[in-house]
Amino acid sequence: MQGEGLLRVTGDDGERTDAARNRRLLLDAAAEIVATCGAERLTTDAVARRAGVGKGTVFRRFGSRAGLMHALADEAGREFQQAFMSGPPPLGPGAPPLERLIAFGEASIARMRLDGQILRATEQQGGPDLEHPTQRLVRLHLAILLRGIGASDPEVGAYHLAAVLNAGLLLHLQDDRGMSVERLTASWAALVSALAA
Amino acid sequence: MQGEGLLRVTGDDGERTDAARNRRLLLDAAAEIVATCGAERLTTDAVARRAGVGKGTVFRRFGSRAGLMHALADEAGREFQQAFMSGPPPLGPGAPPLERLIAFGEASIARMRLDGQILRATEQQGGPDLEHPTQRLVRLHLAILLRGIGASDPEVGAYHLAAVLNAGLLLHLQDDRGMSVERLTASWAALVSALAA
DNA sequence: GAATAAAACGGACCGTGGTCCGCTTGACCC
DNA sequence: GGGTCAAGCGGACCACGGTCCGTTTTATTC
Repeated sequence: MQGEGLLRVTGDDGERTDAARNRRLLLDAAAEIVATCGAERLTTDAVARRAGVGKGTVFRRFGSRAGLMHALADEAGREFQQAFMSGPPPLGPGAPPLERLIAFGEASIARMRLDGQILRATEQQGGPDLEHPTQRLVRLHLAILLRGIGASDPEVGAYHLAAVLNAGLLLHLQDDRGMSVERLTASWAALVSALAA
Repeated sequence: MQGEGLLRVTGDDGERTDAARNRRLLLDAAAEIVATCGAERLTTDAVARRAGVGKGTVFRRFGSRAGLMHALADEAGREFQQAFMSGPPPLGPGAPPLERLIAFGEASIARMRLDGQILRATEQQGGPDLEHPTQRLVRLHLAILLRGIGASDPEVGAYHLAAVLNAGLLLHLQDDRGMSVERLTASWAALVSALAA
């Protein structure tokens, strides 16, 4: 078909076509199950069955249940990611760092209503994978903004802020403790404003 | 022995003597296994076997593996709890709130070397139980100190600070990212100092 | 098209957390 | 002591995440 010669690589990302097809199948199946039964009730067997593939394939593609959840979360969060990386201010570039920080927290909190369930599922079981590419990207972003407001040690500060915005906490405060979005965003704003010395 | 009459309660906490004995047996067995193989490798079967009781008893007493870990962590942390509740300043009462906050973070970070493993184990699997009595006590303490330094919304602030001090994060930063205790305590101090407007 | 080897597949299998239920034990009353 | 009954016990059992390995598919070369 395309004759490369040395590498046995073929798909777009070096993924065989059947592999790519199954990945989509699995992702779609997983999304449906989450939509139907909730992220908690998603089992790897069910995903495999629904996608019409073997269970081994789930783990070959995603490594673990958490990996599958991560992939799902990344798909859901791509829009958000683009918004804070290159969208319009104040979330995207153009606004002063403190405003962007505040907007980032607001957006994160607002996002929970939509895909908080999936996000929380990625955090559970073995603790959040703090070095997952998406997490790193978020922290890099936060670190840059922290540096922009003159915070000391932006790297550790980014870990702190990311911890404050984790889905498990945010959902708990909203759903179990009945705290309003306004209150949470206000607290976030107070926090980051204080950091801008 | 003591003839009560109506209630069938007997032990100190309304626990039958065999139940109390088995709880100790299980706690000791668990502590030994953690010391030997690490908290990650602790299985409920192994604890039951080592304690010489049935597996069902583990779950009757502690509800879940996480519950057992919590009980273990609470035993290990009793000293720390007394230290910040009624020990000498600056950790205990007597010092100004900001200093107590800083000391609390320092002590929490230092504590990781000793029982971080157990603490992390309590956080994993199903996410940390934010409403566990111990967690609530910590947050209550933090909230009081936050109020003392004039922070806005001490209640939410306490959740924030507790999230920053969670064992999974602290151990990750120290062990996987090679950050020094000094750096982490400095970041913590910077954070709470900023909050004291 | 035939040959080939790497990649992917699938589902039996395993370990572990958690449940269930018939049996035992301990506390209390007489 | 003997009777009672709730509390406790134990281990077979189940569900689910994750592994393993023999089989199938895919891409590529000739």
